[in-house]
Amino acid sequence: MCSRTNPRNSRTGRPRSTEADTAILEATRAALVELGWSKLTMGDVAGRAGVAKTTLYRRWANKNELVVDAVAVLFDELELPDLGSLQADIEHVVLQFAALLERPETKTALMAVVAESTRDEPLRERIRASIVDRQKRLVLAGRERAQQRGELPAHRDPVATDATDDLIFDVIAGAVVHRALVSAEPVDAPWVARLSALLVGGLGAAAAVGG
Amino acid sequence: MCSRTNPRNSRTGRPRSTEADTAILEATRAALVELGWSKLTMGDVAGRAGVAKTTLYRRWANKNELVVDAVAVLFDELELPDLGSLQADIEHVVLQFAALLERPETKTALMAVVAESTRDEPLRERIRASIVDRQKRLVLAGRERAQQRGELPAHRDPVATDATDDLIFDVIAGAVVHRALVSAEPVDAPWVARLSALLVGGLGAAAAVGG
DNA sequence: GGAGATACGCTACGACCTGTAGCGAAAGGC
DNA sequence: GCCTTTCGCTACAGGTCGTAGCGTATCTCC
Repeated sequence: MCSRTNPRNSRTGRPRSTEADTAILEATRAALVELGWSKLTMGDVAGRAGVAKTTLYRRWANKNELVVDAVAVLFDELELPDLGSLQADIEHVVLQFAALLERPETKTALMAVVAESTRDEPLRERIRASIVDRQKRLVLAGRERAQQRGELPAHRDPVATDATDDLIFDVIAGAVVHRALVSAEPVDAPWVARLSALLVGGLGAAAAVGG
Repeated sequence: MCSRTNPRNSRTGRPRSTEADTAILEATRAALVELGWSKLTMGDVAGRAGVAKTTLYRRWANKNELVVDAVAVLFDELELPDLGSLQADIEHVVLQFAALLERPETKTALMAVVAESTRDEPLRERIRASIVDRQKRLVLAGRERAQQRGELPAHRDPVATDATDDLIFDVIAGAVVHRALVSAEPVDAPWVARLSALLVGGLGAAAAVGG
């Protein structure tokens, strides 16, 4: 796994305790809920997990990487059921994402680790691999499904298709995060309906002129 | 100003040094560029500014509020010149915003203070007043200008108009931030053209069906 | 020109967090 | 059983936070 500092794949010696792994990640989420990002300390997490502080440092180099791993699993919940139309699919996944951002552990941690990643390339890569890519797959799946339904034209230029996928991803994820954390307003059904209508309309207009 | 802890509006006693104010804010930006958010310390800033550490604490309660004030002035640069069309206006302001986010001091600080604000209501209010509202005005101005040109229908329902303004703001600001800081890809002219085309198309489609 | 009030620089301090080192004991593979 | 690695524990140096206390400087009001 990418979650832990590589123990050299050694087949010899005492193996790492998986109970400790899960206890630490669980304790990290609990500490995030209770203390928030800035007041969370490694010593506190160790205490909650019933583990020595040195055990944490054997697995994660610092607080940033620990928190990324602790939060990443929550993004496994995101799914994209087929609801029959592009707009319905978008609304559903946005509401899911919003519910995730409402949780105090993600709310306080997500922006913080992204902020740290602006000066920490390995951390950025870790975030991309364990969180961002997991979301991006939903955009790809939604677009392909819409094409199969005929809601969007079949792609001709794969480069343009990739660019549009990237754009839609940044727009959706960015808008939801900004609404929830910066504007601090609810990501509720009416707002989501407006957002998805804007996107579907914009994509339709672009397709009409041959984008 | 909202930038400093209120000295009780006292007309008596030695007044606070405005040179110290500007020196501190300037030192804070320099420290952000050089050290980034997480390694920036109050003592370091004080040293750079040629000021005692206690002088910082007389003005700002903590690092968060100091950094917000230090970065806020950069957002004064944002302007909305009339370029003749809604799409051109959007593209111009987005590129301005992107250039601001490219600066290392905003890049490292903006997400960090927003993350802190999820657990600090006064800080959120400070961010809203000194940064967010300053950006939001541009959306209002751009929408009104587009209505005067006839690119968008004159508003009938003011509630719906406000909701659309909020939506567009979160979409634009969120998408740019997400592209720049999470996806870590360049906010360049081609991308901005795609974004603004999506928005203009979406707004047009919404207007066509009577939103 | 005092008197009062406030800001300033400086030093010192306790409390806390970080990340590492060293120890003996535990738990696996060969 | 031997080797290797992890475990919990303790201790530690280094750094930061935020405050207190001091004497000095600067401004307003009388």
